[in-house]
Amino acid sequence: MFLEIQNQIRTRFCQAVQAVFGLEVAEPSLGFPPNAELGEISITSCFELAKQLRQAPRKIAEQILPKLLPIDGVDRVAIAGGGYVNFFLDRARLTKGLFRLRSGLAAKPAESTPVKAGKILVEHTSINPNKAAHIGHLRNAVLGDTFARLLKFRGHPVEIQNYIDNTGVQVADVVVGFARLENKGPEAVRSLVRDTSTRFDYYCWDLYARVFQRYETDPDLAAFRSTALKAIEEDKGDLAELAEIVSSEISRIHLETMLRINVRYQLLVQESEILRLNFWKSAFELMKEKGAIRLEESGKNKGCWVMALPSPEGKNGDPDTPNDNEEDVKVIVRSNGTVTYVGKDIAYHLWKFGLLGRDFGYKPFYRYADGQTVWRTALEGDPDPPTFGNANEAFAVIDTRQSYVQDVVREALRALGYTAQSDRLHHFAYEVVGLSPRCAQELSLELSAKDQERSYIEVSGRRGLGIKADDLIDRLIEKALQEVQAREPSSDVQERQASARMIAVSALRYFLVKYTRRTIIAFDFKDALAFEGETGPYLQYTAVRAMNIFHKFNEIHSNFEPRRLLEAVNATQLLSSLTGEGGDDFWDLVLLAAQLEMVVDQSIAAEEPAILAKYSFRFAQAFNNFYHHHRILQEPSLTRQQFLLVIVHLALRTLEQALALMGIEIPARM
RNA sequence: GCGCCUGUAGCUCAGUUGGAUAGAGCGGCAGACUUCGAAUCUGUAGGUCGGGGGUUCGAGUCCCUCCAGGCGCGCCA
Repeated sequence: MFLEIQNQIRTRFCQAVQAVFGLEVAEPSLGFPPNAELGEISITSCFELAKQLRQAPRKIAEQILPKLLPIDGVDRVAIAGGGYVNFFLDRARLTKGLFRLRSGLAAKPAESTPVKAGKILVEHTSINPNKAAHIGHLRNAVLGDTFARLLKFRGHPVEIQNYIDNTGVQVADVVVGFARLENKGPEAVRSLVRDTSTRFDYYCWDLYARVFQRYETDPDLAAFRSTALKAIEEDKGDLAELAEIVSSEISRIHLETMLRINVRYQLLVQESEILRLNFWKSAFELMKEKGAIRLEESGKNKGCWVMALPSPEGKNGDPDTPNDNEEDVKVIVRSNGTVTYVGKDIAYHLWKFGLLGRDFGYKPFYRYADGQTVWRTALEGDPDPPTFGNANEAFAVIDTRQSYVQDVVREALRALGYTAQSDRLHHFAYEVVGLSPRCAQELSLELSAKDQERSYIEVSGRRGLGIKADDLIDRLIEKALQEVQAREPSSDVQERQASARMIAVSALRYFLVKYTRRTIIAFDFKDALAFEGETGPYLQYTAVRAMNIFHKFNEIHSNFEPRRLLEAVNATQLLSSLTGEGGDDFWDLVLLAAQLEMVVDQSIAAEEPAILAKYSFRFAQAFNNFYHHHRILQEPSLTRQQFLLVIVHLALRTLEQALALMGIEIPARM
């Protein structure tokens, strides 16, 4: 709706400038006037054209003006201030069209859905499978999941992957713990997994921290770590078996933790398969063949295969510093012949784009209650799995500290000649979640004087310092349940629990998505447990209010159908309600509702789910304001009431959509 | 040393590719429940947008510089 009008305005403006001045101009960017009295869409290009045309901006606007209309959905156009060109939309028409769109009565306009260029792959979560997930992992998962939902909403085919580093040191550390600190073999650990009285992921959380303490005092144990790592990589013996048990079980638990907050996956890609299916070998051959890497024959990297990185910028003549003799290089293969982490990541990303000429085997790993299967890579897979990979574009949700490594991966693709794919590989970088000093103290952590002055304390799995995801979710549900019980003590237990879960999830997800990616979140229970103000529950409550109006109305008018509301409101009534006394308030709400698709596009383009979150909140505020000013069920005029119900329905459907995009469900009652 | 990021109200943060009067939540103060439930709404106080220069019709936004803070820069993952 809104997008189509914007597109038309842009092209029409170009045509008008061409017709009047014979000038080719780029499509103008559109702005929004500060209030509805000035219109809904503005163009500021006349200011820029002023210099080129040597005329006053306002004069330019005056000449173009007659050529701008008619445009479908635009009522009139006017000049304001020194040369703003402002468009006024046809309120009744837009409202009607939007109502039909949101009610599913009209198909989505073709122009508004982007061309399907191919599959978009979103990799997120990617937690080391050696211990329970913590809040930082939740931020990753929520960002990735929300972003994937945005892409799907705009018509892109999306594949969600979760990378499992099951052969790395982190798993090895826990294996060391079981083998040496606890003298447990595969059988003992298996029975620990089966033991329902202890949480395996929590057990590993503590064990991992204990192992790290021991490393500091016990050099033998530190040496054993390398032994374990080697055994795991080579898939030999009890240690490898232990690693397999640990990583599989922890992966499964992570899936269930994430499922609690409505996050799902399609494929788990394991590092073990990247190693054992010789993915790296293929990538290595490719890189050698294309000259992307070279063997160092001298210097500190002697015997390593390295990749040269383009130096940031040639230094301008400083005679004292020796001129960049040491170029920036990154070791890809160690002198002992083993591949580094980056090398494996390069192989993985080549596969993502279908550039490796190899594929994994796949086996079902997990089944959600609705029957959807999560697949996992395997040496020998099922005969007929779904197709994975072969993406046109890929997003990797990874925290900002790994920016350098991600740059190297992109650079490798470029060095191999895959510049287009390199450009379509996006590092979706976000800042970490730390603990506020107060929160750290609540967890009875000792803080140095310097720590107390900092705005946040870094979490550390090695020290067992952090907040486990499931603990936080449990705490949120508990608090939500208290709130629910305080409000509707009569409703049944199951519904109360279901509501509490939805409310807790929405509080958590909104909390994690409302901050922009580059903001460090200093986690604090007070903020995260808040249900008032700019929070998920506020948004849910808004939707519940709107639904209540229909519930009540339905009690009086038994065969009432919201979708048919518009039939009772004729065009002139619609127009006069939207433009007459107090009409601007309704119109502001409708206009905001019409911008959902535009906001989603902005969110995608900026890779910033917070844009949608902020929009949803603003929209909920606008609706609550409307709600407060109109007693809809008491409205004496029938036609007026019908009109108000049209607005409510429109707003509700828009809000439902926005919340669904953030993975937030709406309880029946609150 | 090199690279990246951040600095906006008491606190936590928004601020669309440079646009019209710099916003929100929390906290403070003052108000609004005869139920479409107040998990709400209204009003109010609070700002040298880190400092300085520049670009232009116009700068919180772009450029330079300085200050303060964070992160990264391994044959670790």
